[in-house]
Amino acid sequence: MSKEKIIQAAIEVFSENGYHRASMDEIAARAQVAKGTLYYNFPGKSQLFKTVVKQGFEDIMRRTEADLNSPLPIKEMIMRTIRHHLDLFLESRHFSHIVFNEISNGIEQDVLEELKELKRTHIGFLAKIIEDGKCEENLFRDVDANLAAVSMIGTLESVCNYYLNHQEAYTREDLEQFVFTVITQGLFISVE
Amino acid sequence: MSKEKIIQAAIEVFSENGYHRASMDEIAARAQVAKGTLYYNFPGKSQLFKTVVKQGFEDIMRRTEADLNSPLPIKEMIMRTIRHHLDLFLESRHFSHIVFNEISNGIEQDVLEELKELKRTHIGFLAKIIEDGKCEENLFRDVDANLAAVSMIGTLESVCNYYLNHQEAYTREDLEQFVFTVITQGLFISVE
DNA sequence: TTTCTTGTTCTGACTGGTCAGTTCAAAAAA
DNA sequence: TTTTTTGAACTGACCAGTCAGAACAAGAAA
Repeated sequence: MSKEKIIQAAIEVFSENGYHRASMDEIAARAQVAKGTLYYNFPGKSQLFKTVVKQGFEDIMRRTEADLNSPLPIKEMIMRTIRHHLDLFLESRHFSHIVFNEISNGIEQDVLEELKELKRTHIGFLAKIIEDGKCEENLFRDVDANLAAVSMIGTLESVCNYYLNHQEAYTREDLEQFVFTVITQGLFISVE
Repeated sequence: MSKEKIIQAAIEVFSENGYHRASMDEIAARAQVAKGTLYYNFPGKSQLFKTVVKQGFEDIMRRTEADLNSPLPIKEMIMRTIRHHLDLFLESRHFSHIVFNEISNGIEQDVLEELKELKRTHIGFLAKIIEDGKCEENLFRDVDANLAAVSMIGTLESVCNYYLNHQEAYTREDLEQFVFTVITQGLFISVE
């Protein structure tokens, strides 16, 4: 079966080029498969893209969830969530950029809708972690959990991207610590 | 002179389609100008794109700077900076997405380098505001100012994007307040 | 065993279309 | 006169998607 080979190649090619610049010819070549096989296995480019993005979201959620099973203090849960997302972002910067940001333009309307749904699911996944923290330990500020989740993703994405262009200036541990601090405590030492 | 008309049209078309899907024919049509005129005024697509992005960065920095001239408490400076960036992001979501995110793939190497330089300048601009706050009022946590600037941009971008898909759920004031809180104080009420 | 049949998977040349960039003669400012 | 603009035609590259048929495995028939 070539399906798996195609998906792996598609991950590579979409990651390197983004959706529009990725060509089906290149994906076929990379998968060592004829172009027709792509269309035998997937209805078209946008469907293939959807499959790839879906796997990305599922992967990050599965990884994170597996590590939060046992009951943990909320601080530790947040730290682990950050760590898993950093892993994904640093492992495959381009891929995660695709997964988290290229869900916008020029993709068929129906596939676009499914992609947005996947994104909402992931935001909900993070929001739930935050929400649980709020209830169980009363440690969190009473902010909107969805917005909090979204700002967390934004921070992670943005900081990782910067880090990958300035690796000489920081260590991975610096990064982890910074993100944790800025997400949980913010910039100010005190505000009153 | 058609240059200004072309740039305005290019902003529109790039914003609506992203770099790759934007066509020079469409930009010419939108600017009510012959295609030849595009190539008379700009060497090519990527140079035109660079001009557009450059204006975007300059615009947001000029606007923000103009409003921070008088000496202000750092809280107020941060709030105003957030407000100006929200303005830009909400006014023209797609344009700012282009400016802040589409600086990655498939653009000629030399132009890409200039674009990255513009991005660094903008990060430096924000980092300086944060750095000043740290020195003058000793109110800020001692985090890396560049990373802090980057995480601020990430949060803003990500939150704005979410807001634009869920406008019914929040007001503009909610948003402003949320971003300010999460950037300055983080999620936790206390961490010791 | 050997030959025929069937369904699945795969192939790659081909089609129709898009687009950046070029060219140029002629017209319109300046 | 010089500079700028026009507009249309053209080139060459690229690309999504198609399709007639190849390849092959496995079962049925001879």
